[in-house]
Amino acid sequence: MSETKSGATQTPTRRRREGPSKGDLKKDAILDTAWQLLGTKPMTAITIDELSTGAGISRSSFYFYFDSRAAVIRALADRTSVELSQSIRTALTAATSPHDAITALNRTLLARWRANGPLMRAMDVLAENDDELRAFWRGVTDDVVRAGAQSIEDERAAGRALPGPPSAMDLAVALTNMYWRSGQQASLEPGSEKDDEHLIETLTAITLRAIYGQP
Amino acid sequence: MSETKSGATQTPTRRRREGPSKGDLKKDAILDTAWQLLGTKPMTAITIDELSTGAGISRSSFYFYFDSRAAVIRALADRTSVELSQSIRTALTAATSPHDAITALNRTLLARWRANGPLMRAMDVLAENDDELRAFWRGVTDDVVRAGAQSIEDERAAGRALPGPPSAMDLAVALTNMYWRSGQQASLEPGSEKDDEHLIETLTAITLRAIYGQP
DNA sequence: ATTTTTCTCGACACTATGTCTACTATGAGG
DNA sequence: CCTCATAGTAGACATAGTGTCGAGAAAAAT
Repeated sequence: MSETKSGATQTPTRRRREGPSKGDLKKDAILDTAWQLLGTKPMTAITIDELSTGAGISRSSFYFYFDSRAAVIRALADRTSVELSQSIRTALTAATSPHDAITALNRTLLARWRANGPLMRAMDVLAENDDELRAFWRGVTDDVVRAGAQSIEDERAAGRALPGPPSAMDLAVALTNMYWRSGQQASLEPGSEKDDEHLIETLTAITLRAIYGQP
Repeated sequence: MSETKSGATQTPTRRRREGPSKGDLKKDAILDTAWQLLGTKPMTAITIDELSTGAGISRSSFYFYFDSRAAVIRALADRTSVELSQSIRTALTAATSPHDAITALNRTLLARWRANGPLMRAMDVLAENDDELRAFWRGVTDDVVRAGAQSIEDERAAGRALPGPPSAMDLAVALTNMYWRSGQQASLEPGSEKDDEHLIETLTAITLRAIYGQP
């Protein structure tokens, strides 16, 4: 609660030129504080005051770094959306069968909800107001959807999946919505690892049936 | 914007005894104002001031009727959750085949999202903070889930549906999540009637495959 | 060493929430 | 018709948060 400054990214070599400026460190400190607070309370309950004192600066100095609280969330989201896309991509390429791929995808998504739940929920809420954030968020989910639709089309072309309608795209959108809400709900409660695996199995089973019919 | 008072529920016979008291009318006027404003802006952007002037009372008088803005939403939700349960029940009993039932359910849900989208989204956001609201909301969705799980179990008992796993309950929860998010997303954009029917068909197709395998 | 850019903070103006207190209608019982 | 309890009303106040401005300190570049 009182780890004032420099809880940010590390500077191993001591004050080299070209290293992150003092301001960059403060910016990171704000982000870290926000991240930490998001674990304890919902986004809307976090004040600029908490953010700034957490980062060891005055409230008005905060505005040197960010325009608003929403901007902080956006910056935080930038950080994690890359991780998300990345981990999905690797999960999918490692899989050998459709069943594996879908299980891996769901495991990854759920892990992301568990790790970043408060942030992702905050983004969803803010997106209703903030146009820029909505567009950004949209881009992230579209990636997932597009990848899914492509896989379904491949499977259909190979004659393994049931033909449409629904189109591969519609299927991918709806299933992603299912994953989304399921993950969001899961992130609101503690939930044991066993529960999570159970959920993953359920989502995978539904997905397989939706794409292939009964196994 | 300036229809000060008595935009509330009508009092056809003029000031009869046992009729709603003046205060009840004002309370309704607040609710109506809130409802109206929810159509134009997100819940969090509505101020007590707008609510009270919309109802033709002073800001401080507002607090005679409601404790907070969240209380207004809760009251509004009470109104509509009854409609929701009701319309789902009638939609399901009128159906003759599973396909009909699922289509009807989805049509009803989507219609509710279109009619009450801003309110339902507001509830979802507030539920993260407000315990009472969360419990209430939970109760509403549980109704839908339970009804769905029961239907699936009946179909399995009759040998028509694919057996589990996933259990009927798990299936119902996950599919409801899909409907939920799909409806929520739809309510954020205009969307033609044709788009809605298309979405309903997609959701129905997935549901049928998830329960029965291919048709 | 000085100039420029980065960073800092106190002071201010503004908006919103919620409480408290005293006042004014309203209407039921005498 | 009075009269008095209660429902309803609003102004003043206390509090909390947001965001802006301008004066200046600290750091970096020249």
